[in-house]
Amino acid sequence: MSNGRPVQIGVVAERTDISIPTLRHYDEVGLVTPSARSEGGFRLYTESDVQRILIIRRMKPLEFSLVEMRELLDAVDVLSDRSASADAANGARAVLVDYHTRSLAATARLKKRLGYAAELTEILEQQIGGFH
Amino acid sequence: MSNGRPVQIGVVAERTDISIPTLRHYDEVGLVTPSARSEGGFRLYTESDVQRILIIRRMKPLEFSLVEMRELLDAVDVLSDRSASADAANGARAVLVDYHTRSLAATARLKKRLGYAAELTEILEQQIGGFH
DNA sequence: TAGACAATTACGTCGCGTAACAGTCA
DNA sequence: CTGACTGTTACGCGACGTAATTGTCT
Repeated sequence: MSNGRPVQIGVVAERTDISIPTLRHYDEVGLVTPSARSEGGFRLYTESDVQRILIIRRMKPLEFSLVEMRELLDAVDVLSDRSASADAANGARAVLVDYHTRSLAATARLKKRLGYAAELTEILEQQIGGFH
Repeated sequence: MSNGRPVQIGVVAERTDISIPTLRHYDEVGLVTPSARSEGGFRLYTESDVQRILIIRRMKPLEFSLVEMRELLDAVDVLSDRSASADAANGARAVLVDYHTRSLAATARLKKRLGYAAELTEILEQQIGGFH
């Protein structure tokens, strides 16, 4: 399908809203390794590299660690790999089920915090308007 | 009004859902200094100390730094201090107006992230159910 | 007195941000 | 040859968590 040429880190940063230092960090720790490098050493990200990054962006709000993100991404990779063994696929699915549960929990926490945030906003409004 | 005796750090941690190391850290950096200490040096938090901590808990989700939290708390203190000068009160109100604006922005970011989180959950459901 | 709780000091962690300097080139 | 972009290395930081040890006491 849509398969543009690999892009440099700056383009990725803009498209994913993730900073360049962060992308380099992800490469360092092996979370997202760009599929290629230019002759001179520039990181070149393919479309599927970018997809990985977008999954990360979705995980970030739920406060998974980079290690956890890697685990989830690896499981996704296994599932989309037709040449994987049935055992591997089952293991991967179990991992994803686990992460799904944890995602729900994390989402609940997020909503709770959103509630706290709303309280703060309200308190500030009272304080501001309180002494006109 | 309700004015229980000062409580130790463990009680505060339980009531505010903020860890003991974190509370000690807040003391260290001068964000929440318990109003008293026991003879032997135990931190003793009054009700108003706890109220300060609860405001912090509301700010945390919005990702304000500890320095920013202190600035906001100081402004709140000025406003609730009847002996403050009119100038001081106006300055404090300006600060709070600023934080109110920033709270709205931060809340918007939070909601955006909640959206990302929902996307992740959905993706996981697809992956899990995709190969039954 | 024992046990639960707390204090301090010091060091570690995680996830980047920030120079500083050199090399690349869509 | 310039300028925009990127690379690496190294250090720093915020906000705690985690021992280890000692002291306190609702």
